[in-house]
Parts: sequence; structure tokens; C-alpha cells
Amino acid sequence: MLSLYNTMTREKEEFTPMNPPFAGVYVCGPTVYGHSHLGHGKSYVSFDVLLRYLRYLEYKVRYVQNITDVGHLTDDADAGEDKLQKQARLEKLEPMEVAEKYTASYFRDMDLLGNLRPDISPRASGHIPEQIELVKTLFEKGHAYEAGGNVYFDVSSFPGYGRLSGRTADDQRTGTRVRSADDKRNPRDFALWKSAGEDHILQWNSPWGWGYPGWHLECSAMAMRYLGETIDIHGGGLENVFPHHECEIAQSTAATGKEFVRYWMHNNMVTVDGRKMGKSLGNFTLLRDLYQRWEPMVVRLYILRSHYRSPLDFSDEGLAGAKSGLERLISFKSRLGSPEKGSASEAVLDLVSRTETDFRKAMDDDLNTPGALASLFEYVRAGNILLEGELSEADKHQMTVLLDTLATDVLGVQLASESSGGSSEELCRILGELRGYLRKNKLFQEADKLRDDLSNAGFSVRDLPGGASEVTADL
RNA sequence: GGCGACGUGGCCAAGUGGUAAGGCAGUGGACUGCAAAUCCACCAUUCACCAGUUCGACUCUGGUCGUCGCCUCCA
Repeated sequence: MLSLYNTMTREKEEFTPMNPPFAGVYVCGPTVYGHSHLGHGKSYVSFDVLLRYLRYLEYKVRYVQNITDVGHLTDDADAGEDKLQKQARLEKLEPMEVAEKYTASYFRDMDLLGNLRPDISPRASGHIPEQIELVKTLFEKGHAYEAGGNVYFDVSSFPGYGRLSGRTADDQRTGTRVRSADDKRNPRDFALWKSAGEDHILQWNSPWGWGYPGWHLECSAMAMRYLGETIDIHGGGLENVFPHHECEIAQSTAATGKEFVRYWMHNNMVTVDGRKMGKSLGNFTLLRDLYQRWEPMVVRLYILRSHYRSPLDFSDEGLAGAKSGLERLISFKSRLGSPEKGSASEAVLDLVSRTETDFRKAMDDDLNTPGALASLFEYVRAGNILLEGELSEADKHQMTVLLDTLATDVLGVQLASESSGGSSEELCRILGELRGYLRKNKLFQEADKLRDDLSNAGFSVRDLPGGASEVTADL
């Protein structure tokens, strides 16, 4: 039974969707004004694993993840320039060109990391009518007011405000670091709709004049549009608990009178030397840069080696460890080969079922991926021992199926060495034969030179029992 | 100041009442023409520190120290 840590209750709770087998998942997506960094990677890998595991458990999941292309301001939620517009100015592009550019970049980086595409990736700018409707509803129900062309949510009208983040009314040092907009009745009130000046390119007409939606609004509007008024799981980064998710709860619940989200999930940060990796500190590493030095699957495994609710401290040592681990998994997979299906032996059946049980036990416990990986590595060792002896094709097939299911389908760790696909695979075979021939004829000097040359070119050589050699591309 | 999280071997990281998973690195051995891969063995009497509860605590309670996050935008 899968249990998930719910930020709202601060407890692990058994997960049961509202309408099984269907499950609705909404995850806060990126604001597309820059390339993705490792922090985005950790976040979206974490939720990708959630999705994959839910599907493995045979839930019919609809996964919605927004693309924020409007309304996210550079300062606090009520002031400053639109991030897209600012980036557009810097790059001398249209704001929507910026959005397209970085949306494409985001998907490219996530595809490489092995994240499945969301079922729906709604753009905030494409859902302005839904957002306006939501504001109208809040108006009608007495939760919103207009001031100076702006529309604000009246936090005092919603008693549940602060429950998710544990913040009560007087907690915040308002007015010190946050300069409140003058026309708000209460500093805690947040913008639903902002009136736009002439210099604001991204604007739409509304009952309150030309303007643009507040940042928090889009997630409520789009989540409810595609997943209904109550959604099963809503995920996002820890830093969004307050104010973003708190505001989402307020505006959604106030509008519908129904519970907005049943399980709130938040993933922890990537840190660098113990400090949060983030745009403001400027200490972020772009995924596209990381990929120059490490295979995307190494990065994915690196992320999976820590729990999603723990911080992940960025280090080359960690990445190197992940790389060795990935090589071990790949090597095991390649030892198994591509065997024919059949009926497996009891020993293998036993190992397979034991592994799957351990794996599921870890995953059921709030997606404990380090524990799940441990079960996989134990499986690899046991499997390697079995491979030393006689194994039937059916046995190998059974073991391959399990490895593919757990490592690749559920954890999303691709074990095929794609870089050596196609014609280079053929070349590797020929070079392997050559080394085997040289060794058989005791031409060790030549054989070793071939190995060294291949090594320098990024290929590994492995001599197999029986005199043949195998050449594979390094990660 | 308020809210919250965390502190486990050289590094990373599970475990939350019954006496420390797993990975990486390292050491020794088997195998090998030599390597690599693989396998075997070794690698925390101890879980920041101090009290307390308990037959028993890494695990519960209280305190101390340390680190970090949120309270402005950030996954």
C-alpha cells in the first residue's frame, strides 16, 4: 500500500484516489524565462517517479504540469516586471518567443533525463478566460475586492489561510522586507488580477480593464479545468508551500467550497556547499552544461540516490558514484543479453519475487528511491552470482523483465547504451572480434594497444570467457 | 523574530523501539597473458552532544550545539 507524506497533515498517509482507478496529479511547472538547472531536474525527476510508480500500481493517472509564461513578476507577487517580458527585453525577442524558446529547452532537458511528458502542459497565457472566470466567482462570493484597477483576494474572508504552511496571521514580518502594495486592505492579501500599464506588453481585457493574472491564479484555474475541483495530488518545490500553494488553496477552496487538494507533496532542494541552488544566489548548474560532463542517466541516478524530501548536496563525487552505479546496472543488463521467453527456474523466480517485494516496500514508503535502489543492487549481486553458473534462457529472460520493469519503467533509468546503437554497435562487434583474434594468436602487445586506443576513444574492452572480447561505449 | 527540516563509516545514503540496508571509494583474495568486468572477504561495538522514559533507543521525551530552508522571485 503506497503511503505518501502529505505536507498538509505532516504525516505519511495511505494513498487512495478519490475515484479509483483514476488519479489526478498536478505539479507546478517551470516559468519559462531561462534554461533548466539541476534543481528543476531533481524536482521533476521526483514527480516523474511518482507518476511512473502510480502507473506501475495500475492507477490511471492524468498528469498535468503547467508552463508559466505570464504573470510571474520579478519582485514580490504584486510588484516588479513580468519575468518573461524582462527576458524578452534582454534578448530582444517577443515575450512569447522567449516562452517558446525556453519551453523547448525545458522539454529537451527533461526528455534527456528520462522524464515522461505530462499528459497536459497547459500554458498560463492560454487560459486567461478560465482565470478571469475564477476571479469573477471569487468576487461574487465576497472573497475579492477591487482597488485601483487591481483585484485582490481578501485573506480575512478565508479562515483556513495558513494551514498548509503553519503560518498564522501575525507570524510574518510584514512591512520590513516586503513592501506591500498600497492599495491592499491587508498586507497578506494577494493579487488575483493586476491592471497593466502601457509598458506592460502581456495584457488582456477583463471586467476590470486591461491587465494580467496574478501568479497564483493560473495553477488553480488550470488544475481545476483539467482535473476537477478536487485533485488527488498536487506537487511542487518546497519553496512554493508559502505563499504560492497557500494562495492556491485559498482561492480555489473559496471559489468552489470544496477541498482543493487531497495530498500535498513537496520536494526538497538541491544545495551547493550546503546552500540552496537557486537563481538568486547564482550558484546554479544548468542541466545542459551538466550533460557535457555527465550522461543524463548518471544525473538521474544521482538524483534518485537521495530521497525526494531530503536536500541533495551537489558534488562531483556524488555524480562519479552514480556513474559507477549506473555502469554496474548496465553491465548486468548486458550480461543478461536478449534471451527468449520461457519458464524460469525456482531459484530465479524466488529471487525475482523477493526483489520486487523489497523494491515495492521501499517505494510504498513515500517513494523511498534510495531503498528501492538498494534492493536493485542486491538483485544485481545475486543475479551476477547466478550468472556464474548455468542459467537457462528463460531464467535470463525472467531476470531481464524484472530489471527493465523496476529500473527502467518505474525509476526511469534507461540501461540500454544508446550511444553505441546502430552502426557503431556493429563496429564494436568487429573490433571485439579483432581483439579476440589477436589474443588467440598471443599477439598481446597488439591486442593491448587496441584496447588502449579504444579506451582513449571512449570505449571499454572486456574479455569474455572463451577468448572473445566485447567492446562497449563508455558513459 | 515566526514557521519548518536535518545532523548515521572516507564520501553519498536508508533505517524511526529489539540491537546499524545499499552505493561509491579503499584493502586482501579468486578469475585473467595483463587488465576490465564479476565473485568472495574485510571496512560504524556505533548513529552530533547531554539527560530522561524503557528489560532494551539511532529510533520516544526534554535540553544543548551545529547546519539548512521558508517568511521577496526561485523546482
